[in-house]
Amino acid sequence: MAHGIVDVARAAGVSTATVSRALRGLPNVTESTRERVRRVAEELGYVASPSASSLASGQTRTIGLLTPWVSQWFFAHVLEGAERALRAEGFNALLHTFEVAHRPRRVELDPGTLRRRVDGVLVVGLPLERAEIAGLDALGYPLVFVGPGTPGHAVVGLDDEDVAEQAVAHLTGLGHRVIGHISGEPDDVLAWSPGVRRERGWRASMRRRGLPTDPGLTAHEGFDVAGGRASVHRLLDARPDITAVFAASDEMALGAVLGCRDRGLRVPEDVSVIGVDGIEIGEHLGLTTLVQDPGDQGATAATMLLELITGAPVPSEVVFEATLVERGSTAPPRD
Amino acid sequence: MAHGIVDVARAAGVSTATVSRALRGLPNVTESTRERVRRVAEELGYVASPSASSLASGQTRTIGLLTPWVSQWFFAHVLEGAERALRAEGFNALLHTFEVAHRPRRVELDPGTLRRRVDGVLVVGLPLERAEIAGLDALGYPLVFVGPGTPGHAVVGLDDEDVAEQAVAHLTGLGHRVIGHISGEPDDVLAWSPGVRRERGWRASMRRRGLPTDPGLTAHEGFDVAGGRASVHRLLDARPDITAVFAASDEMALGAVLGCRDRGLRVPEDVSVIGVDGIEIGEHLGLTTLVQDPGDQGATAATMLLELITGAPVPSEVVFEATLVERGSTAPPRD
DNA sequence: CTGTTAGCGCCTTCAT
DNA sequence: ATGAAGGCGCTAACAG
Repeated sequence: MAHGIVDVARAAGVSTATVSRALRGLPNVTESTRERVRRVAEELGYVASPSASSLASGQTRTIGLLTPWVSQWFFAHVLEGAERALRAEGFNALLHTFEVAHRPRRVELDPGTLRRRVDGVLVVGLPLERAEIAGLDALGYPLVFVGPGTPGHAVVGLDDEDVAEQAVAHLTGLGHRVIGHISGEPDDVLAWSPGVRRERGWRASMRRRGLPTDPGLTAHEGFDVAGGRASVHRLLDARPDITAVFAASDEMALGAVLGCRDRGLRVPEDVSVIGVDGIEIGEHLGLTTLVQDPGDQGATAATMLLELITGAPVPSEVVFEATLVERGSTAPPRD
Repeated sequence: MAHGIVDVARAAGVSTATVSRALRGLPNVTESTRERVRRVAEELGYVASPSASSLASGQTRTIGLLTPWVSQWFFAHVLEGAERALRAEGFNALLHTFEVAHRPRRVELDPGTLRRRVDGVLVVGLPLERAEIAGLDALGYPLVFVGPGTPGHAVVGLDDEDVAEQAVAHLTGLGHRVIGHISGEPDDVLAWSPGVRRERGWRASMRRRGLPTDPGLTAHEGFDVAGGRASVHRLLDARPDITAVFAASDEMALGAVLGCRDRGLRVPEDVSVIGVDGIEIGEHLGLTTLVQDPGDQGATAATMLLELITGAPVPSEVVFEATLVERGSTAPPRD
């Protein structure tokens, strides 16, 4: 039942070397022999042993997908996009999650596990520390990052400054001038890169328009619904004159909407809220947001990685844009 | 830099066989030798080549995770739980998604890819057809299913009949008697197994109490927010006397809440709504639901698979229970 | 308890 | 265009 290359070779009346070449599409095989070998292999149900070919060739045709979580919206979509792109190219995806500990912020990452097991590694969504990256680099495989970049490595991700600019432009276009910003806790690993960059972008966009960015206009609780809810309360306690809120994620934005409701404020009549991401429920709750496509980012990163493996040149950075989708949560301010 | 087993053997003054035994914790190695070998291996940064040991031993220490999606709540959590459990046992997870086509319902699954690449396969959340399962079986690996079971194979999943019973018991306990049920489309692959079983459970629980189960009390649109919203409209159009709705998922339940709002009905004053799953946003929107833990299901299934691989006996079925969490979306009926 | 010796199944020069 | 033969790095009998 478990036929090997010799069985195919014998049945096709050629040597194992020819079978190997024929099946892998290498040159120097007559088309007729190649066809015959293919047919025989097919009939015998032959599939080359991955271990044997990896051992002999040094290539695994497998990519490591490194991520802290798979069950969060952004990560799940990136992984799905990457896996599909890899499979389309005949590559396998080895899923490798690692624990993340806050306080002290620390990542439990053992690069040894990946050793000789993959041809490249995709790091999804977490800013690693220098030592951690060095550990990965020591493996000697090409690396591509999705989300938080790292100097000297290819990275694909959202243009966070532009996201903030779009949000602020949308709100100011409606007439808002006192616009709060909600982000995650500074040492929340989830928040780190996108959170910091979106806040920087918000600040720059506000300043460019001569609008206020004082401390009372920003809040940093958790990067989730509960955090957004707590943040909006903090914001409105400090600055009751806020008429609009830009949240760094849809989950926080939904939390902000709920927080407004807690205070008897209506969205968008009293407070406008805009988020980032494009999660499904936001569509049904009428959340205005800046939609991004993490699946596409994952697929793009995977493709870049495969090109790096073949030695092809790839851009050091691929920037994705978010798209404004206006729903019911933003409107002109009251007066 | 890339030291092999012979380097370790030489440096430790033993044979490669001893190194292999020592490092893998096999018996018949003096503790002192084992320690010395360990130290040398550590110093040299030696990690056995997975391809080489797989080729020689026939074991890959890798498990295939087969799933149609990774970006859906249930699936993402199962995968995450399974991967963590596998990693804890020193196993790797090979993520393998496959396309699912509706109409004609068909699964694009090529078992050949998994050939000799894994020691076992975890099938997550999709009822495969007989031929597809036969294809997997032909690989000769142990199989464990999460969610929809398959005769003759180990399966872990929720007790869907009990979920329905708990929902109906909760609602009737509050005084409801006309209770609608919302499920996915019958040929929606996502809905298939849990949807069908929860509906059967709803019907049985209602009948047991002498309550109505006529066709007007069930609706089957998509297994998502939009589907739940459409379904509740259909339900209330047909039976305006409905006072409570049991939705087979939290997403559909949230859709039902929105649908009620569309009609100017209040939840829970006019209509009570209960869901199943325990998604995060439901907590903040005050959705009463039956909470399940898919991560635990994934971890349990992974552990069972590892035991099957070692030849240990495992139960043919592990049943998880859901827990009722009362929040604000259910209350006694109006009068 | 430890070493020797064959493979595991395929790829890859090097000939032809 | 094809074949022969030597590894790839490790494990598993079998000796000792």
